[in-house]
Amino acid sequence: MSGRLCYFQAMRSENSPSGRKRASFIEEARRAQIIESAIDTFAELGYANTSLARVAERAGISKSVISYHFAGKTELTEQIVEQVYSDIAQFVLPRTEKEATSTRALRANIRAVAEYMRGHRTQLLALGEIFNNSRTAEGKRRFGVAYSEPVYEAREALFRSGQQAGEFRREFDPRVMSVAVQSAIDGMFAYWVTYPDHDLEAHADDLADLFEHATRTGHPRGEADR
Amino acid sequence: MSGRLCYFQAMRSENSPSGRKRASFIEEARRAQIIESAIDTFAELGYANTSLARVAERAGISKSVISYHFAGKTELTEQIVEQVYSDIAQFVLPRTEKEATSTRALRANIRAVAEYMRGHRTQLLALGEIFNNSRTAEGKRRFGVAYSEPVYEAREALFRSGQQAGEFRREFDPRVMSVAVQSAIDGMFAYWVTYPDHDLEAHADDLADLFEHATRTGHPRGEADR
Amino acid sequence: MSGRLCYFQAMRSENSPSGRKRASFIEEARRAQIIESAIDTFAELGYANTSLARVAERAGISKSVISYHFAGKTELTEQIVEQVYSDIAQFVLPRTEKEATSTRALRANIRAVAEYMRGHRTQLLALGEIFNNSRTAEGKRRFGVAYSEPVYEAREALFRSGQQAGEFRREFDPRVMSVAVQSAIDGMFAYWVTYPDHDLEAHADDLADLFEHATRTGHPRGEADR
Amino acid sequence: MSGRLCYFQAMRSENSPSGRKRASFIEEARRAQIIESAIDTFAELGYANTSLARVAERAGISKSVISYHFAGKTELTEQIVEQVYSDIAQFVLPRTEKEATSTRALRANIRAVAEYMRGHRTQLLALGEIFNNSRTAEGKRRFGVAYSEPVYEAREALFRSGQQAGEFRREFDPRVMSVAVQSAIDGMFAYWVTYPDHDLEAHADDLADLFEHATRTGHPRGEADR
DNA sequence: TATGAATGAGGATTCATTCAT
DNA sequence: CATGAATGAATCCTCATTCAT
Repeated sequence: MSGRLCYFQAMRSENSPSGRKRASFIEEARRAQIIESAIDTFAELGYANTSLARVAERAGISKSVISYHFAGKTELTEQIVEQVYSDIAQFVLPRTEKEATSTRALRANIRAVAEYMRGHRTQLLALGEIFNNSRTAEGKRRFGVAYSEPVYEAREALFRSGQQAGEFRREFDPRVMSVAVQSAIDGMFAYWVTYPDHDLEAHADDLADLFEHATRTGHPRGEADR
Repeated sequence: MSGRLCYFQAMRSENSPSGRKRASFIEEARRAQIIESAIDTFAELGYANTSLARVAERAGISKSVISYHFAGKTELTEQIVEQVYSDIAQFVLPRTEKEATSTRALRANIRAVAEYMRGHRTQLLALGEIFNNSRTAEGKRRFGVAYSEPVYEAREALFRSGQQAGEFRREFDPRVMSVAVQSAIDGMFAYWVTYPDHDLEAHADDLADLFEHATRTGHPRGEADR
Repeated sequence: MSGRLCYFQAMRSENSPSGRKRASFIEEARRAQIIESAIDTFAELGYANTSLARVAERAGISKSVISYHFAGKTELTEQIVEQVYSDIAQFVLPRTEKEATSTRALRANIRAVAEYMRGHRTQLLALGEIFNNSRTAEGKRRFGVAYSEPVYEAREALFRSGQQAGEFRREFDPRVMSVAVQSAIDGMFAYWVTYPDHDLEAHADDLADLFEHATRTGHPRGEADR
Repeated sequence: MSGRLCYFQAMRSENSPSGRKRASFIEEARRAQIIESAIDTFAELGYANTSLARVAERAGISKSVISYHFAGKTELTEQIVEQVYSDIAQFVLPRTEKEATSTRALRANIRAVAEYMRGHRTQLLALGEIFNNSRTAEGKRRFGVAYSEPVYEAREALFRSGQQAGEFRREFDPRVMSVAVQSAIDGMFAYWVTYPDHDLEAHADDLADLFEHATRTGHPRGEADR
């Protein structure tokens, strides 16, 4: 997930066909098959070892079928990102937004993401590979800042409103806290991937506690020291 | 830094020549030059776009010089990891260990890492690229669990002793907290890389506060709810 | 135009349907549309960069429409040549043949071609691309000698009759002069294509003068020298 | 030769190594071998059918040897152009410049080119293929105007000085005459390529006569008519 | 008539590595 | 110690063509 998971933003485009022309049933099926195959390959072999040839091989189709359905490797990866994004957003957002307080929303959000992870390990692994590695010809990251900002801003808003409501202490920077939450979630995922028997749910709850303690009003002893 | 930053472990090997035969002065100079050039290339272009040809070009030497001094791309990356590791450990560990309480040690640790980051951005970027991408021929991660465990164990020990000393609340899983800290640090680095004007020191202090609140004894209101 | 422009020969086939079976209206419309699109593509992108895909794209139709209406790329290019040829002949021949003397006929011919050029730049560019580049599978030129000879023969006849009539000096080889005229016309076209503001009409008149001087009776001073 | 043969300009760079770093003997030998093989392939199969694979095959070497010695297909073609140019210039220029009068210089020039042709058919065929077809990624001709102008200018100067000296009639546009001469030479080459038994020397002499008549002072009968 | 889908062959290029010098 | 030369495998991509619908 790579610290740049942006399910908030993705919400917007989930229902629009994003500029693509109407596609036939068989077209969509093939595209889905290829995307799935690509996701599996990215997840298993890593970005650098994922070639279109290997994706085709896994899908049991000819290399050029991919070229026929996608303009190139770039479009394929973009489609993967788009799809995974809207998928996450559709799952996480409703579960987050129904909560009344900021504290509860934060906990619900962390839990929802963890729940999603369990069912979409491969998808998220692939997304991470793409985010970390996809670059333009000039060497710049293809999925850069633009993809991170909306998530940070959404969480920032959550923390800010919690601070204004008096739920959260005012000393922390909402942006920093936002980055920390995202990082902790990413870290949880990476840890679970490494140790598949790890209890994801318990981890998520611990994380929720952690950030509840970290954000709630009250002064830690150490704060005066520095 | 990729969530698998293992400066604790590296400590062990920092003084031992790690199995390499004694090398001449010129040999070492060349190796250092190549490693530096490779680090720069990994950091700037990313793992997939870093070829030995590009490393050689940047170093102003012939491709085969690299082949002469390193068994292959694999050995080169291993050497980079080894070097960066011992470098980090040498900086961070003393600053962490001199603290008396667990709370202070945690804060010192976070601060030390942040301080190190500022002076070694490129190094750490390269390390991250390698960790995230270097794979064996079969597709398995080359720098996997073995490299992460020691860090987690070291931090776990820190939290456990803090809990036993009554400094930290007992409800959290030391391993989870350990993973969270590491993730937050990694996230801080990634954020700073994206926004170079970001105040790293302030971020580190916020992080220290965050985990102080998260670990100190005391019950958040929400904890009863779940 | 490529030095092999054969409007004389084409005359013959302009009214015969050249072996094609009677086609429906819609069939002819499609073929015309595709040919036009192909001409534009050849002219703009050059032979090597003109693929059926690009032609189809420009025409706003599917690739396979082309395959349906033409046996292959080869037939398409042949059709283009055939069409452009009969088009040129229809324009140039009447304007040439109505002249009484060889001298006037030559001038009229050059002028007519230049006039045609102005209105059919793209057509002629495409023709040149095809002539210069279309080859059989074995690498032989597809539009070779057979397409050049009739032009040379026609012009040769013009020069020969001029010589017999005493209009032209007898020292030059009619075939060489014929080739030179064709080359000069081709060169005029190429020059105008490069410099679109070039005065085509003035160029044509200069060319007519040039060949009038070159062919009329009388001995240049230098001729004795060699 | 494609109407863009620029041996005048090439003169300038014939002795300078044109920015390439000093190359070893074996390097130069390989490059020469590859260039020769490429020239043969271009000449025989045409531009579109000349792939690096075929060039390598003809040279009896591996494809990647070409990639090793040349940055790409583009550099290879550029090197061919550069070499053929300087070769032509070295042959034609001295033979042209030693003549005292413009009339004689023109004749000498035409003869020299024809003489060169006989010994370098393949070279010139390849050059023509490249000139007519090599394009940039955007579809623009790679060897465009810049390569034609110097030739035209040089010949233009010759005609102009002949006009000022009273050798040539003043009515013709030196630029048009210059283009015509170049076209006639190109046409002669193309004709000879098609009919290898054609008498090149006689053709050249006829051409020299032709342009002597065309340029010398005196008024053709027809000129008043238009 | 028309076309969406598929495909194998071939295109240029990059790569890590080997080897002789 | 250094490197120029070479190479085969693998990269993505484009192509003309075929076929079932």
